Amino acid sequence: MPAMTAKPRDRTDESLIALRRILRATELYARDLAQAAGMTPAQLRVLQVVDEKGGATPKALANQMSVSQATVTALVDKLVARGMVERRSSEQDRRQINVVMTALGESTLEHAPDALQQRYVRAFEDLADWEQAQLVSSLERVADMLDAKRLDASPVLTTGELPSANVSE
Amino acid sequence: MPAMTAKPRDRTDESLIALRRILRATELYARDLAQAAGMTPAQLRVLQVVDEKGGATPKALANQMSVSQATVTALVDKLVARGMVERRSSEQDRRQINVVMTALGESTLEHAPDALQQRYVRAFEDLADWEQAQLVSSLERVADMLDAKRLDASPVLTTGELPSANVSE
DNA sequence: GTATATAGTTAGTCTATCGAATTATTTGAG
DNA sequence: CTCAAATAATTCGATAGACTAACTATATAC
Repeated sequence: MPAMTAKPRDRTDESLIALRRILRATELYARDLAQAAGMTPAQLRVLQVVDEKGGATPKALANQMSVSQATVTALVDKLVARGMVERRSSEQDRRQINVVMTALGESTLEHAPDALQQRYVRAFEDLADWEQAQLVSSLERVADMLDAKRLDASPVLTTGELPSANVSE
Repeated sequence: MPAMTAKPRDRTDESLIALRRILRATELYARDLAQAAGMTPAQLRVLQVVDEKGGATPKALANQMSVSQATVTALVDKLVARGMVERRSSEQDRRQINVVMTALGESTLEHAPDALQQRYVRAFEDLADWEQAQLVSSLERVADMLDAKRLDASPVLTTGELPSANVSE
C-alpha cells in the first residue's frame, strides 16, 4: 500500500482521533480543576456561568447547562452551603430568584488554577500570527460542522457533567 | 455575553469559544446517542472500548477510561444483564476476566445512529483536499497543546461521564 | 376573581463513582 | 515446598448528579 497520499477516509479518522484527544484532555482536566477549587465539576460549572453572566435565575442556568431546574436547585443548594453564591429574590417578579456570586465565590474562581487553559493559552499565544488565525478558522469550522444550532459559548474550557440519561436499567 | 460583539474578540478567546462549542456539541450528542442505543453514556463507552480492543479486562478498561475498577465492575454488570457483553475467565491467569462482545452487543453498536459523527464525517468529506489537510493539522496541533501526555485515542466521537470527583460536600 | 401559566423547590429514584474490605490466584523468597 | 506479598476482580456502603412528578407561590389573562 502506498503509504503516501492519505485517502480522504484516513484523514477523517485522523481528524476524529485528534478531536477525541481534545475531548479527553479537557474531561480529565475538568476534574482536576474542580478538585483544586474544592468542588465538583458540576458545581464549578454553575459558578462559572453565574460569574460570567453576573447572576442568573435557576431557569436560565438550567437552559444554559441543558439540565433540569431540579438539578440546578440541588447544585445551587450546595454552592450556597459553601458560601460561593447567594439567592436573591427578584423585586419585579417574586417568583424569580437571582443566583449571585459572593466575594468568596469570586475569589475561589479567581484562584482556581486552570492548568489546562493556562497551558493552552500560553501555547496559543506563542504561535505566529498567521498560525493563530488559521487555528481559529479551523476550530470554528469544526465547531460549525458539529454544532448545527450554534450554542451560546464562553471562553472557558470546562466540560459539564453528562446526565445519566435515565434509561431503563 | 451576546453572540455578536461589535469589538472583535481576542483570538485566544475566539479559539477557546470554538473549542467550548465543540465540547458542548459532543456532550449533548453523547446523551442522545446513548439513549438511542438504549443505554447510558458510561455503558456505551465501555461497549465501545471493548469492541475496539476486541475484548478487555476490567483492569484495562479502568485504565483506559480513567475510572476505578469498582466502577467498571458495576458498568460491566449492567452490560452483562443486557446481554451486550460476556465475562470469560482467562486460561493463563485465572484472576483475570475477559470482557467480550456478544452478537447483540456488536449489532447494537453497529446500529447506533451516531448522528453527530455522521454529520461531521459527511461535512468533513465534502471539504476540498487541502482544507481537510489543514483541518487535521490544526486539530492535531490543538490536541498537542491540550494533551501533553498524548493519550491513546480512537476515531469515535463520544464523551464519557465525568466522575463526581468525590469532594467533601 | 377565578383559572391557568410560570418559577422554583421538594421528594423519591436511578446511575456513576469512589474507597475500603474481601476473595481468589499468582509470584517470589527462603 | 510453603507461606507472605502482590495482583485481579468483586462486594459494600456512601455520595453526587440527574431525572420526573408533585407541590408552593406568584403572576397574568379572561
